[in-house]
Amino acid sequence: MDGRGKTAATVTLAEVAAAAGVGESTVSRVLRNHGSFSAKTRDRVMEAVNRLGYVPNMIAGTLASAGSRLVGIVVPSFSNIVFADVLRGASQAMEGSGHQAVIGVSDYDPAREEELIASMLSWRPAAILLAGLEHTERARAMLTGGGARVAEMLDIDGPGLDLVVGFATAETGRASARHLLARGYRRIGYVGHDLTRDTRAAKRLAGFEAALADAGLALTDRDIAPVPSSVEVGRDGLDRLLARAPDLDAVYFSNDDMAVGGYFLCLSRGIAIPDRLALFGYNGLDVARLTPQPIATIRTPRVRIGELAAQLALSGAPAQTVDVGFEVIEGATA
Amino acid sequence: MDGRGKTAATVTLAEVAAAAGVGESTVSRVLRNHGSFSAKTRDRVMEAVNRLGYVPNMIAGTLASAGSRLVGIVVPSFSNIVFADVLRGASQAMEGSGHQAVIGVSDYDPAREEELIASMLSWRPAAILLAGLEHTERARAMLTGGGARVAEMLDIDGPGLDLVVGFATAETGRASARHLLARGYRRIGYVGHDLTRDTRAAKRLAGFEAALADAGLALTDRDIAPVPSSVEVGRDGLDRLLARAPDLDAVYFSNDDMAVGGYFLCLSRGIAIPDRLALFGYNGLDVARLTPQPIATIRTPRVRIGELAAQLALSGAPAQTVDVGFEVIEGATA
DNA sequence: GTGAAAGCGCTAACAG
DNA sequence: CTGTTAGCGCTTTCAC
Repeated sequence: MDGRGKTAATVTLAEVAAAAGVGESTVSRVLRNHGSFSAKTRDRVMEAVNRLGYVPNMIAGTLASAGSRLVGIVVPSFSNIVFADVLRGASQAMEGSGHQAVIGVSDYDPAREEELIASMLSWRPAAILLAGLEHTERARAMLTGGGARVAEMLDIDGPGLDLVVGFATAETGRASARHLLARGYRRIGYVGHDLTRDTRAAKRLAGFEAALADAGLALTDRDIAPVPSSVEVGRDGLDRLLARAPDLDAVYFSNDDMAVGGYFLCLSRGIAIPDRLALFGYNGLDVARLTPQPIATIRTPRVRIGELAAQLALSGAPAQTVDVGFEVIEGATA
Repeated sequence: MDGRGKTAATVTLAEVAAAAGVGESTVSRVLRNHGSFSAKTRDRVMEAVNRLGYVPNMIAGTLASAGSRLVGIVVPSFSNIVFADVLRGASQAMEGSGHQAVIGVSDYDPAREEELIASMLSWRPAAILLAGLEHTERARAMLTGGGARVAEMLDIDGPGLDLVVGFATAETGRASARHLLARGYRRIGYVGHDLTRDTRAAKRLAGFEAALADAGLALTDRDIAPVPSSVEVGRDGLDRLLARAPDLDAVYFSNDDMAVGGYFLCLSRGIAIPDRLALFGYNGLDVARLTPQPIATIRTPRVRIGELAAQLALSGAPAQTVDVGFEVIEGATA
């Protein structure tokens, strides 16, 4: 009862075989419904299995068959809906195929990601799913060892290790800028969160600035808080930004959580949206779609990405990059 | 390279031993830093490990030592922040202790939960973490088999299987009702989501109604949508409820997502909060705290629950129920 | 301090 | 259709 060591209650396949009066391999065949056996034998075996309360030992099974049904997934965070959606998609795809997800949280730390990859690899998973394309040198080396399929998700702006499923991250930033530009906004600010850890947010901003530059413009001002994104950080960031640059006509936020914070600030302050100030987010969050004025943003098919990544990785698809695209949501705030 | 079957690149402990010119057991001791060996031997072994890029095989290790470092966790959903928080707490507690989380999503379906428990058990986990106290008969039976520690999280309103870490769910409903009653609200409505699946939401409502009954009152009206909770469902539910019972003075929502939806409806409609209508939620969500008027709600220590559950389960603590309590957040909407 | 040998519980040929 | 026999890669006594 102490969680380690075997408990008396552990029934083995050999005991089932003895109880059913058949050989071990027969029990194994019946249980996996693989190979042939008579209906009568099957009934005898199943009766013994149920009577004894036998629970197969996958550890032993995997060791013997040299192929695990575990899939390692490393996400930067649980709190961010983006990864929750990706995980949901991946779990969906793994259902039925009998795969189990071993999940680790890197907290946006490449070194921690490397550690997690190392320990997942020791479970000999069929596949490893990761967020983004940035990994430590040693992580890449372990991954290319060939033991498991690898799928890098969300971002396709760069070379991948094996499977890559996502969309053009920098391009989402460019599209956001073009949207604001097309609507006549010129004095544009940026409110963001810790970009050194969230490399995809950094890529979005780079794309955004590149598109502004193409139009001969630059960001009027920016406020970047060295902390994870949140509604509060977005609200406070916009507050600081407006204090410094009161004549902005539009603000690009690092994501929708941040934008919702900015939206709330405008509501409290009575700042007219979008006439006095336009807001643009990123993610296509539920809550941002349902504010009195839907927030202009970009929606990405996150669930689909997790699903597709798992599907491809587990079906033996050849190495490839899949662009699932993204969608600009007009909203009412820009 | 096909994800199953062994690849050429698989280095075994035996190969490391041969390369280092020592016995297998010596390599094993060095790697686990257990037992005794000379510094010189250790260096020889580590050199070989690094040169060969050896990755230990936990599958084999676990089988040999009959004690796995896997922890099975079954949550109803990834999308709900509640479970994301619990998972975060549990992962935190498992860090360092070298445990890995195997996670499954039951989608609020007891039968699916049972399936997941069965397949997790086949990995011989050190512990299994579950949400709530409601499980199928067969699930309870498998769990009491004794192979793994069990922790039921979030709800303590009932008998547990082993460890129970949470708070008095029905009492949160009572506290919400008392809060509204104390402020003079009498015509109270309820806006909820699928209660047959979300049994904890059902318990909250039962507690809420019980407290109203204690005051000689009853719910004036209710709107329950047979779907998962969301901002949109909350908004539409309140809309329907107000159409039927325009003279309500307060509304209790099944959770903060729903309440935020109701809040947005009031904003759009120009319904004065809390003078014309008071709102009360549940969860203590970030976004609900940052709306122009913070939403009155109940905050529960979710991260702490996940953390504590994992800690107790992995430290061999005796079976027990831990009440971590909850907190009424006054807000400005009630 | 170190190695040899015996399994852990199961699957995968291979005979029958 | 079914049983027997080797391992899978590692940990663990137990000698040395």
